[in-house]
Amino acid sequence: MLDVALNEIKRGTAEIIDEERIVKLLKAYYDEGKTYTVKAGFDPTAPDLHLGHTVLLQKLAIFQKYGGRIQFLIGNFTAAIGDPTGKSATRKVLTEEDIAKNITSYTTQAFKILDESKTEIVYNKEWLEKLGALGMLQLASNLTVARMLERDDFSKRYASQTPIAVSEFIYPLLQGYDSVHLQSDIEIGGTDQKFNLLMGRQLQKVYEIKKQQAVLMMPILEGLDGVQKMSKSLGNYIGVTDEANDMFGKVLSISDALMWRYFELLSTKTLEEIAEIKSGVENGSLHPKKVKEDLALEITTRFHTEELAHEAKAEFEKVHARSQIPTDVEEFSCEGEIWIAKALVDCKIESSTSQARRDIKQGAVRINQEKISEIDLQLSVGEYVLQVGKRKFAKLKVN
RNA sequence: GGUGGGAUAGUCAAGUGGCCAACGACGGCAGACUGUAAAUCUGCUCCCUAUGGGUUCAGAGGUUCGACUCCUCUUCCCACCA
Repeated sequence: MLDVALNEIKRGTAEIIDEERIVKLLKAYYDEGKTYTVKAGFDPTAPDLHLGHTVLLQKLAIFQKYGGRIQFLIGNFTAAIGDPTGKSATRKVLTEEDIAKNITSYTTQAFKILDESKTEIVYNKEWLEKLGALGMLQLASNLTVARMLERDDFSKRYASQTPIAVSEFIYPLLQGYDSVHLQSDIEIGGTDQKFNLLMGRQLQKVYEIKKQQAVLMMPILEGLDGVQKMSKSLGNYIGVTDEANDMFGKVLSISDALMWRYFELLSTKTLEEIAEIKSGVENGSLHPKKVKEDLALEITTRFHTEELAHEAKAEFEKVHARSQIPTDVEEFSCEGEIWIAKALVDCKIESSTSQARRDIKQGAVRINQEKISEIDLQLSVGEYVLQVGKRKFAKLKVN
């Protein structure tokens, strides 16, 4: 029983520090029914969760199955500083209002995956604000600048002459202090958080709370491009709140290599099942596209319904395999004859008339499925389906 | 506080008086090929009903027929010294 739990917990992890501690905690749970706390921090800087976040959330959900109580930490204090992780520039500071709004949408999305009854939402502002200047200084004395600069992103930025704000140095300390205050047993985060996660361990020792958190790191999920990490600002993400059609389409657009990553980190299939599928693809008995469709179905179903997922699949085939016009196309209307380039901009499928001209020249623009090449074309009264490239559609009614 | 270096399109990065809407790379978009995969090849990549016009090279002034390029001030960054 314990092995099953441990295996499930370890699945897909990048690194675990102090695995023994996790084993002990699990044992205490099975033998004495004792629960333990698992901390995970979330920055309320982006209001929408994407699949990258759900990698962590899914792992937390697994802990909930095996006696873990989740400390869902909202970094509403630290958001005012901005975590330097993975950023090449100092982050913008958010207003109170933004943060409050983000938190609400954040948690409702998170509870699509987490068991609310086993989750405690905590805000680090509560205790960090009370820390005071003295407390802050004491905290800061635990760390040397040299040690700080060991951090990969700091040293990179330093080397490339990118500014580093002193406040950014404080960030890992505060995150570590959160673990002291919460007396967390385990903290989980992405591999890019390693420094901060370890800081929690170190500070727990310094502040003598008689335990040091185990650390479990999940790999960073790559975005749709397969190279950079999934993030909203890079625009390579699949959002939890994406429409079923979009979600399905986005999953299907990832590369084959990336698909296996997604299987490992996002699918609920067992590793054995995945290995089987993989060898099936390798020996040619399974078509990779079919496999990817199944993955897309699974993921879409998780955030919508099975029915919607299948509809998305049908829609996808309709549009792409048979190049028909999608069912739901945004509709626009205008008064009087209109120039095609202007029409495309008005329908929001082109960013400027210059861009529209270029695309027309390149044969990327279609009207009612017919490719057009005439830049000066005027649309007279009637209804048209405008299309740019393979995926941008709009209906226009000229009155 | 002192000295020196720097700021160029989404990013990196050329350009040091006219040939600059600005080389190149990456990214992005589109076309061909496909499985809306990858790889590859090709074109495009500031705006404007356009063989032309407009606005750009941190910001504000100035020199000049002409400035991204020279001068002055301002803002921000970096390095060294204190």
